[in-house]
Amino acid sequence: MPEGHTIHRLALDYAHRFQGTAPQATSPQGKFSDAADLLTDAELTRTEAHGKHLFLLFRDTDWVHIHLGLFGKVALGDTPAPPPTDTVRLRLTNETSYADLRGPTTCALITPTEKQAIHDRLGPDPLRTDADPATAYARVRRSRTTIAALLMDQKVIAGVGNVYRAEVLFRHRIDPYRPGRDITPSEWDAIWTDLVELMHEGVRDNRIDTVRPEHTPEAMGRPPRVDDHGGEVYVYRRAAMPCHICAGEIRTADLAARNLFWCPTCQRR
DNA sequence: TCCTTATGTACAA
DNA sequence: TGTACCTAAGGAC
Repeated sequence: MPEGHTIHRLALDYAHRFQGTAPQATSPQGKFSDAADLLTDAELTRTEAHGKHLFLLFRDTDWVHIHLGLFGKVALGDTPAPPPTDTVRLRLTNETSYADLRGPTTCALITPTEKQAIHDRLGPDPLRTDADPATAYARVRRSRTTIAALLMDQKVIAGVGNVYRAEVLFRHRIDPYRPGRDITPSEWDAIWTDLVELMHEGVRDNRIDTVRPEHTPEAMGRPPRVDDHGGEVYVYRRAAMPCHICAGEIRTADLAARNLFWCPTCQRR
């Protein structure tokens, strides 16, 4: 589930299991073999996340930049590690833990300069303490692009993906097609504050839950839900299903090559 | 066993 | 706007 909360959770998990140790690094799949040879037996000194980008620091000098993309996954666990399969791009193992990285868009050794360039092209991340929501709003308020597209633009705000995008707009009853310039300061404030809270919960629980207690099926006197992606949500992947609040049909449409979900009744212009 | 789909991004035209 | 890339799960046969 690679939205920002997943990456921040991974930064914590890698740190918890490997920081201060010198893991073995291997690349059974082969594409990271040279770098793995350089890193093996080097101390993992720090981890960091910005949006959907994960950074692992080895021997205080070598940064590994990981981006999971759409398919990437990390399997973490206690030793002994299972036999590595040939899709594992990077395996770390120490005395107690293993971490298998599969299917990332990016897994590369980078310089501090290259790392800084990545930070520079990312917008503020609701999960980072250094984030300034005003920077994001400055871009939103002067854009004719829809708020749905802006929330997915990592230059505007980092870490929000298709699920948080759909859910936060529903929670604030905002039509996804509204232009950014029509989002008021108080609306942006509410969106940002909500994302900070929702995404922190996402890190804690390692899943996305967005449904308020008063809107659960039990509270609404409706049959239990069938959401199949691990969390409780209002609209994401619920096309043609009844809205939890108004019981109207959730709609879906293509927006910038991604699936958008919203309730046309609850989310008015 | 094949086909579709997915919580993402970069690059070409 | 379209296409390529990385993987695995689920459903249709």
